[in-house]
Amino acid sequence: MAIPRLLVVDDDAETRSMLTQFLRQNGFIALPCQDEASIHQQMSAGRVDLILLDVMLGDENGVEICARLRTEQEVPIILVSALSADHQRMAGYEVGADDYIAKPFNPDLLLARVRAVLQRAHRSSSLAYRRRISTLRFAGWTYLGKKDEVISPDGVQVSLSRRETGLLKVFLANPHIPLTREEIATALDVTGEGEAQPEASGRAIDVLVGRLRTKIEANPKEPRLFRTERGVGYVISVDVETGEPE
Amino acid sequence: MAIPRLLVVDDDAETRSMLTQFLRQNGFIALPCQDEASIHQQMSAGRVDLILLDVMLGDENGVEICARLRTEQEVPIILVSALSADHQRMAGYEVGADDYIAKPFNPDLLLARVRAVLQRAHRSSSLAYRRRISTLRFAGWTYLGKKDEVISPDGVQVSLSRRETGLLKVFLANPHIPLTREEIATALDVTGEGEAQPEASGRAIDVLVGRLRTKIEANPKEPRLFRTERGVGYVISVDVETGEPE
DNA sequence: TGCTTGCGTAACACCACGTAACAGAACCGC
DNA sequence: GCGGTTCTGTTACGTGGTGTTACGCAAGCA
Repeated sequence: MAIPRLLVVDDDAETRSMLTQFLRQNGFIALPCQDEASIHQQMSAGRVDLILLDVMLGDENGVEICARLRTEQEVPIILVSALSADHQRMAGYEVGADDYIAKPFNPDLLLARVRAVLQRAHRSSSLAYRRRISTLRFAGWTYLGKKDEVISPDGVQVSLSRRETGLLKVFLANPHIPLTREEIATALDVTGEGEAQPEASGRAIDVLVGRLRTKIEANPKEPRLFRTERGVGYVISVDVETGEPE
Repeated sequence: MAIPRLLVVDDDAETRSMLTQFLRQNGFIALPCQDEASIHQQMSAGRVDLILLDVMLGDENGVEICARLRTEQEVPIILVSALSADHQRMAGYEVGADDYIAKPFNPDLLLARVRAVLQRAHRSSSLAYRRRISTLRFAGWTYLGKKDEVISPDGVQVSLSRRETGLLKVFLANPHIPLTREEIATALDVTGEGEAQPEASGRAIDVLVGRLRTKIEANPKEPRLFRTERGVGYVISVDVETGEPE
């Protein structure tokens, strides 16, 4: 499972950036949206795993948007609202929201619900979800989600450990974006692809990257896929779809 | 503890079969019923763990049925209705429904509630759960409750020990849910399928899982049914009814 | 050129898990 | 009760994955 990508839909700029930042600090990829149009734009631009949808969107209505989205897509939705009255709550469920949370909310509660919904979605729609992930191609490599194995451009099968798989997914979910070691570590933990704590002390990530390189870089001494950004961290530096070097 | 058996009570044949199928796909045993008479019939024929009861049942009234059932039996009930008005909701709770869900509902939400109610019921009354199971099917295997024997997909009969049987039941009752060793141990003791204490010290569960694997995994070295969650415990990871790998 | 800082990685240590082997308990037919 | 069989927890060892440490090298800078 790659890093979950969330849309944060709110018409209030301040709330939006606050939420986005908070989610990012907790290992998610959070993309701000301000209206229904931008939701559709984001969803056609890339994968979206969960939508945090404000009920009061200026003159738009979150519940209606939710209902419309649900008729088209299977993406999980959490409705966010200042109105916690029961009829509102029920209205949320009826249109197919996966959960409903009232503002102001406890940050931990929000995180817990986001994770719960993601997990449920991951489990139940394994079909739709897995299909997307089950095979993935990058730079001539093929990643088989099922058994944590990748196939090299020349057809050799390489099996990755869990942590290595997790790292690969983190990179693939963030093409061209330099990631610090800390970001990588928390992402690995959030997505549950490994069980270690983000101990900022050691050089675990360095070693991990090294191991991944030895497994899937043609020439590990001269890495082309996983590049080092000196003083920053690491980047995956090919176009994930086509494999073109950038 | 076995696979939960649910009654799906709805007068609309289409809804009934849709719901039944969905629940079966998610690891439950779902039995369709169309009226109060068939409820009683099913309940006298075998164990019933939960009733999903439609509020509008033609000329019968789900709420009244719920109230009647509650005076006789302890079986948990979830009321299902297209009417989400608050007073209806309350009417449901007052007659002792364990939960209330409005149509059309989110499938995941339904599953979550069903599991929650089952878990609550399981905790509070272990008695009702002690009854025996006759036959059970999972992933092509058939489990014969009587003699603690299972029959493999290719017809070979394998006999399980008591402890192994208990473990199998624990797994079957918790599809897709990772169980810690401690949870497994206490579950084994609660269900009386074994008499040992949950000594957290040893590695009894590991060995037990290993033994079950050698008996009913096609390839015990690469377990597909009983997967290890490193640092957590074990999960049964196939769709219990159909045997589809997840 | 020499110093400093950051990175790569080999070697090591540790931990979780799988499992073979063993020993005691329970069971069973006599 | 008795001898054998089966069941089951414990122990011990092997294996693989992962973080840590230490050392050497490369990059950047004065």
